[in-house]
Amino acid sequence: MAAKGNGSSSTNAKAEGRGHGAVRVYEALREDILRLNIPPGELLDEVQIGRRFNLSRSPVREALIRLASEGLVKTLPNKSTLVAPLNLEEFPAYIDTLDLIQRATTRLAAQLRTAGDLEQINARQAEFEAALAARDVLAMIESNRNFHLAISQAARNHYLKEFHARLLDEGRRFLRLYFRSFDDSLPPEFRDEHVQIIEAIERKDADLAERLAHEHTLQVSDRFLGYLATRRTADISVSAHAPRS
Amino acid sequence: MAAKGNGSSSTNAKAEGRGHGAVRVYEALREDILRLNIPPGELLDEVQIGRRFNLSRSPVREALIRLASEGLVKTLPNKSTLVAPLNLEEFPAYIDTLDLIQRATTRLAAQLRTAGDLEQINARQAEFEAALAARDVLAMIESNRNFHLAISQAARNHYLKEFHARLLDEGRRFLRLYFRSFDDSLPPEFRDEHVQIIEAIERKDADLAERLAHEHTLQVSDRFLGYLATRRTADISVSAHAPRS
DNA sequence: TAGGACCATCTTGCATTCAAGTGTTTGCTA
DNA sequence: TAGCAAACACTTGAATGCAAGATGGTCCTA
Repeated sequence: MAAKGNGSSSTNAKAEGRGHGAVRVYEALREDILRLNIPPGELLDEVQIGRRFNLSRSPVREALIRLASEGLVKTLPNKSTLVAPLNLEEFPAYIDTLDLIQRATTRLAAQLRTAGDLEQINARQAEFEAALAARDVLAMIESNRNFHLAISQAARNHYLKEFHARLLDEGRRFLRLYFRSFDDSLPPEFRDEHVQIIEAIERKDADLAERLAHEHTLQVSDRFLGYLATRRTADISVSAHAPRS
Repeated sequence: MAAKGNGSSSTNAKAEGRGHGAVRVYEALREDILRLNIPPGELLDEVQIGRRFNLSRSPVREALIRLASEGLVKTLPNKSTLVAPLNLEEFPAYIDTLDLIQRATTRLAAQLRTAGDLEQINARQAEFEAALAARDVLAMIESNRNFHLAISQAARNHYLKEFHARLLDEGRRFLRLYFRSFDDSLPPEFRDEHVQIIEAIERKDADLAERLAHEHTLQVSDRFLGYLATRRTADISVSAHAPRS
């Protein structure tokens, strides 16, 4: 789950034998896309990617097909394939869905969690807080995802967990966009909300856990929508050419 | 959406030019898997499939990768790839999830449906009833899926709809298994439940629509679980070799 | 006869080659 | 010079070639 080393360097080729080529490309491209290292809309050339990984087009194609099937890239027939744009106009639908799923998984987790689940959840939260302390935005975003996914794991529902993972990954791009706009300075009170959720799950208080998850999701949503709503040119006069004092 | 002709014949080759090879294989295999024409666990050989479609391994590989990414086939590294087994032990989790999603989409549909949506939903229901009348189990299963997906369309949430489609398709295999066990004889009272849901959506009664969707899902689940619970050897005596009168 | 090592074969993973669209550029014409 | 068309370059879709890992069988040995 961690940063897997260099992130987007050219990888010193044929480590790990046969069968791992396509996986390597897939995982590297996936991370690059979700971290916005490759911007949405960017064209992806098969041979160019192949050169980057010292591979032929075949494994690159396999990786792109898998990414396309996940919706992370769009492929234009007989033309190029490009990184899927992140649709801000679909953000409300996204949050609606994430809220629904997260309420469900958090509630189920409160009902079904084992001691081992709690251990995992706390471990992910520790990583999250470490990332916060280190002011490492990328690590924070990833450990936030892993925290909620650990809760999903405790919910003991394969289908929900898989869908939840999809949504959380999609959310990584939104979060990255959000924090990048603030020059990667870090947020205020993320930590406490997580801690409260953990306590509710630990006490097996399903109603409370669901409510906290709901409020947490809305908090994140509100911050992001607030960011989208900031009008940065509002104090610039367009009639006078000299800036307002 | 409809049966697209032959379904699983060898397809008279190079109709439709470049770019459609992989799609053809993908769609054909997908239908064959969801209709249980290819049983779960079956090994899929790339060259063999290639022969069936008059194609080389490349497009076949692409189709298999996409199917694997959807979870319809599992690929064993350096070995073969096989049709994903349908996990009956995960059926409760499946129904839990389907119920949640279907309650959400049906409620949203009741709130947001347009006249056009209603038209679509009614059209799908008409196809469903036609399949019932024709005693065509396969068509019934598919139009049932399309009926619920039309409701999902009216819910105006891309994420929910996509996930809903995934779940409904997975359900096709369960339903096929169910009806096949009864030699494709057809069910009793499917029709009325659909009609009631449509009425609730038409009247924009969100609470009622959600409740009906919930009950409908539970009905289907109960029937399937009842089928799984039937013990067909219970009346066979194992101590006496002659059958009980 | 049981067990294991070696060998043949098969299937996949990747590389390479060929062919078919797409977009661009250049040159010709009005 | 504007407009159109033909040729070219480029990228993808598909076919083929090649090597590595896996499976199954056979033969040898204890």
